[in-house]
Amino acid sequence: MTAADGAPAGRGRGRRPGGPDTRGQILAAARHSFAGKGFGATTIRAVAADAGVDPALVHHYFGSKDDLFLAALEIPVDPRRLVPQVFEAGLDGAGERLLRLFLSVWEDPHARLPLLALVRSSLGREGDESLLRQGILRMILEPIRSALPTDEADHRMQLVISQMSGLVVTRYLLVLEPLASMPREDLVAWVAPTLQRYLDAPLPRERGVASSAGPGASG
Amino acid sequence: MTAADGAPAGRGRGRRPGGPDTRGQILAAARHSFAGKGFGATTIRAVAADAGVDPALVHHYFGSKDDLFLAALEIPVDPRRLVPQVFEAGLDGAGERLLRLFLSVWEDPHARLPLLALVRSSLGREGDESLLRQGILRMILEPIRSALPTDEADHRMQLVISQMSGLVVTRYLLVLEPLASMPREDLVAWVAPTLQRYLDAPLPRERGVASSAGPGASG
DNA sequence: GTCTATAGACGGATAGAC
DNA sequence: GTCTATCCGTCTATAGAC
Repeated sequence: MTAADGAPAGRGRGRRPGGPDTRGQILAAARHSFAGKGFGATTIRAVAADAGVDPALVHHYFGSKDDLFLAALEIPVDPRRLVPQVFEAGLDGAGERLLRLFLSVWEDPHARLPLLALVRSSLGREGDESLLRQGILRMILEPIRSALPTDEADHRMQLVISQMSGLVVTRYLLVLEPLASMPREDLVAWVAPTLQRYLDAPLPRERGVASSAGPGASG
Repeated sequence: MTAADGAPAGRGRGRRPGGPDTRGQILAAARHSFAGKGFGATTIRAVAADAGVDPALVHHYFGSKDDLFLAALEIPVDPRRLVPQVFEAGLDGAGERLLRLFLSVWEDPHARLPLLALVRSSLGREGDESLLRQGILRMILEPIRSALPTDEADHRMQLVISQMSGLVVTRYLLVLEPLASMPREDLVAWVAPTLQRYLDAPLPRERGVASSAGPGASG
């Protein structure tokens, strides 16, 4: 939203005589570093070097390192608007629609870098100050939960999140092959049923009373 | 297995007199910090303060910060021995057995802290130097893969990993409630069928050729 | 607008006294 | 074996020259 693009992508080498999109260059470099190394391991100096400018310029444009981080987090999608649409048509097929939304967002480079920056940085630290907790997670969790009918909404929602966050880790963060390169349709075919089951499958058993395995698991 | 155990667990113990378990104190504090804050955010000084000793002592016992980290990673289980056992009895019910093994390891405090340290620190950095990649992941991935019959072993294995790593993130790293407190049996009832499906369900479709959704997903 | 110079803080690591 | 004192490096951030 700020100045994510407008620059011809990539990091142009050489010196820009007048005053081109220096701010955009810095922001792009910052996103790249935050996404790849997290907040702590990212240095203003490295960002500046990567953008081909002086470290002081970074402060000049963005203020503190925290401000730069926040600027780099501008995400071009709003989960609070998109997620409810998934459930508008009912619970039937919602697993697949949710997964498709999830994939379309993460496959978009403009969205992936800020998201990676957020995830990578948040996973590095513990506790309640986590941005991931208060930010995106709430923006995604709440819409899903409010769309679920049963009193088991919390469990179902978080099971869905567990599978999706697992995809984030393996496919986008660790880039495990061949899963990272698996075509979208294949992934949908494999994983959508899982999400759908978490969303609307009957409870395996009254929770808290079973002392042996639930019936859902064979053997 | 340097000196991971031998000490009577908890960090409150130890004789004070001549040569108490100072080394153990330091190691426990280090594990705690690495598990909670990752490698970068952990400082020798903080570890020393937490253990109630001088920073120089840390270096005296463990050398560099890297050495301390490696010492803190001693994990009291060996996946290369345990995972194959899961598949010895055949693929039937392997999903549940694998999940139970996974849970029993992560619910053990002696194992959870080093594992968290490893995961948290590895997720903070990108690229091939990741310890998670070369270490535990390989130790777990390989045994699973070698136990699978089909030529789709890679995909199946990584889908399994995606769900399990999602549990790591939501249950043990972010500690999302109520999932983090969900009884083990409930979790097995919910998630084991997912793993089992990834392990032995027929292929949703020949991969790479489908241009619309696979049959596994409704809608 | 862009860069030089530097202040100020923090953390890893070492030498050596007790 | 344990602690004091200190060196050295890196980083954020600012002030000010061109």
